[in-house]
Amino acid sequence: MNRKWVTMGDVARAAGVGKITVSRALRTPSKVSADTLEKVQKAVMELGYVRDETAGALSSQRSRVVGALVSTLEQPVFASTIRGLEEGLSAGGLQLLLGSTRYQPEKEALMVSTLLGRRPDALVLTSSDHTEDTRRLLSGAGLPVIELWELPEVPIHAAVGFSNRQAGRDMARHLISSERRAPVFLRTERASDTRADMREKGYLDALEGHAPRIHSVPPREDQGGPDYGAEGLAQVLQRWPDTDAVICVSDALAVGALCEARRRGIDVPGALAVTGFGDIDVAGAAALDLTTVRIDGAAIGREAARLTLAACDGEDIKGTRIDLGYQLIRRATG
Amino acid sequence: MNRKWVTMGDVARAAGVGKITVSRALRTPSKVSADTLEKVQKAVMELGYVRDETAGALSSQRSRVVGALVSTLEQPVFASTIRGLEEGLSAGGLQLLLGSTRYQPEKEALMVSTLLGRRPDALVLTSSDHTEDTRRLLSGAGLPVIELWELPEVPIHAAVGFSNRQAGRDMARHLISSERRAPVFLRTERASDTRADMREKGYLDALEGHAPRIHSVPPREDQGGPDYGAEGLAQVLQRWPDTDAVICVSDALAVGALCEARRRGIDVPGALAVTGFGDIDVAGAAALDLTTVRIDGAAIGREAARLTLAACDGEDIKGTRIDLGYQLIRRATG
DNA sequence: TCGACAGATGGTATCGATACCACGACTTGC
DNA sequence: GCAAGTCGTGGTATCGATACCATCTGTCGA
Repeated sequence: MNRKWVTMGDVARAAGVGKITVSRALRTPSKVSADTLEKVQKAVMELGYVRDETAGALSSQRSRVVGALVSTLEQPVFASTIRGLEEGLSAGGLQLLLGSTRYQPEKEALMVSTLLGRRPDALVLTSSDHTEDTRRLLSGAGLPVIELWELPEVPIHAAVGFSNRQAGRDMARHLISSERRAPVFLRTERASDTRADMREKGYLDALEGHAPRIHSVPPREDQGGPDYGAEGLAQVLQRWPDTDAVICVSDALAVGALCEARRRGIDVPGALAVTGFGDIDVAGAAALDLTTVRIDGAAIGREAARLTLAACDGEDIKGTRIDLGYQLIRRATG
Repeated sequence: MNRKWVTMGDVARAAGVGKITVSRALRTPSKVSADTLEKVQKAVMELGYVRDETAGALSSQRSRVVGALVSTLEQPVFASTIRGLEEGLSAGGLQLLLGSTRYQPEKEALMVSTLLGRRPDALVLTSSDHTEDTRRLLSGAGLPVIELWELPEVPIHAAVGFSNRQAGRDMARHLISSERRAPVFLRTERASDTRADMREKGYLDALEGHAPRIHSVPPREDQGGPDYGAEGLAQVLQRWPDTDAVICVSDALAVGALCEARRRGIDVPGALAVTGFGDIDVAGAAALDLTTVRIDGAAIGREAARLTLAACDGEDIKGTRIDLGYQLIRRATG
């Protein structure tokens, strides 16, 4: 196996110029005469040369890489955010280094340190419950950190998201104002899902005299798929048989709960309302037609990319908090 | 903003040893005395040092990075594959650099070249319709390339997957043998989705006298979500009103088609069978209960990781083809 | 005619880690 | 008591690109 890479020196020799000229021809073509540019491009094509970005990163002290950590890649919640982010970054010449923390703070700490090893120009996180280690690493590294999908009071650096608490409150209020008397908040049990915590708080805010009913499904592996929703609904109905509304912390859970309700022949929304969170693509599908909170994930990603590029251009983004809001989508299930 | 990274030299000074000793302490602790090791670890902790992997990659000519390109991150098809891959690789000390090609060969060519710029130790691809440029780049780079989710006759290097054609044939046969007389193959129209092409071929193989009915939904952006399934079913029923089975090329499509069928009050599976492909998590949910082909994505990812690690250890994996099979899951929709 | 200046190009040091070789302090065996 | 070997450690060159400064050519105005 040919494990030798073509280097810039090889290209320079083939084109009959100095390597620095090759570097310029590739990175800032305007600073090179049309004649040389052509020679270099020809040599690059012939040799199949691909610039070694790691070497470039070392000497320029700019890696042109942005590290991104999402809480989950299994569930499609963040799919559109990643897409928006990736599009925005690559338009600005930055590359995305993606990782998943699976809602585990220890895994986050590990991944942050792994990412920092690649000396990224910035970091984007959708996980916000950081361990002490993580915080120390992040502040020590002194690079822009952008938190997504929430708006902490005091972001590490900058944040792009919306108020999970308000969204949770709005959803609960909506159900209560449509005469639901015993709404339950259904979530998976995760120590460090701060978004779920905030939505739960919002639910509590809205209760006004109704009894708080919160049920957590213990996750088996660390997923959060529809299976848990089905299981969760079963447990909820056993615990509180008079439940007439289930506010699920995510669409995935809601899909599962909805399916389970139908399987049991429960009239949705007549006897039971089911709502989700996120508006993932299956949520709107006709057989489900789920009432949910829509989050414009792609917009969050795009905004994050914009901020990142600004920060890489030297702009100070410390303290920026961008609220992109949410939208309650009322469909057939409540 | 503090943009200065702590270097190995700083750690060495703090610990009162040479930098090379620090390098050894971190990478091969067994070659360092317990005493020095402790001093180094203390210094590392105090300074919050994170080794610069890019510099290490440059000097050791091994980046410990594996590039992975999947056809889509929007749809959860490859979610479990990525998880399996990531787990296997990180256990072996390798890091995953992830990208999405969105089923576009030109985008693949671009991403391959971007990835190669990071000098990965290997490449993993779920996209198999490569442009001439891509092939040249790949063979020129001379690194292990592993193709997933299919088994080309002649893989570039190695492949881990199953026979899409056989799976398509099995599904069509299953429907035909349960008295379906007019099965339609429903897919999205993409120039370069070779897996869909193979499943379609399998469908054709199975027909035996039945008229071939293949319908492609033109994608609007480049997604492949349930919306297309709903739209597709509507088009199919208009084109061939006597359709009694729809074999969808993916679960996402099938979910959409199924929902649309129910919305129209069509009896599933009585009047119309609907089947999917992949067995994503929502497929099994009770309200859907989709008949589909189960692919063990996580196993594919794990196998790929194993092969990658072997290749990085110098083993020759050229020509390896690992068939992990599939499983027809008969549920309520056909 | 000459100096000033802009544009194009090259030389050399440098980024941070590792490979390779060399060295000193021990232990071991005869 | 000494040669041979092992262990831990450090010095120096190196990986491939870029930053910085120097150089060289040619044009223009005085």
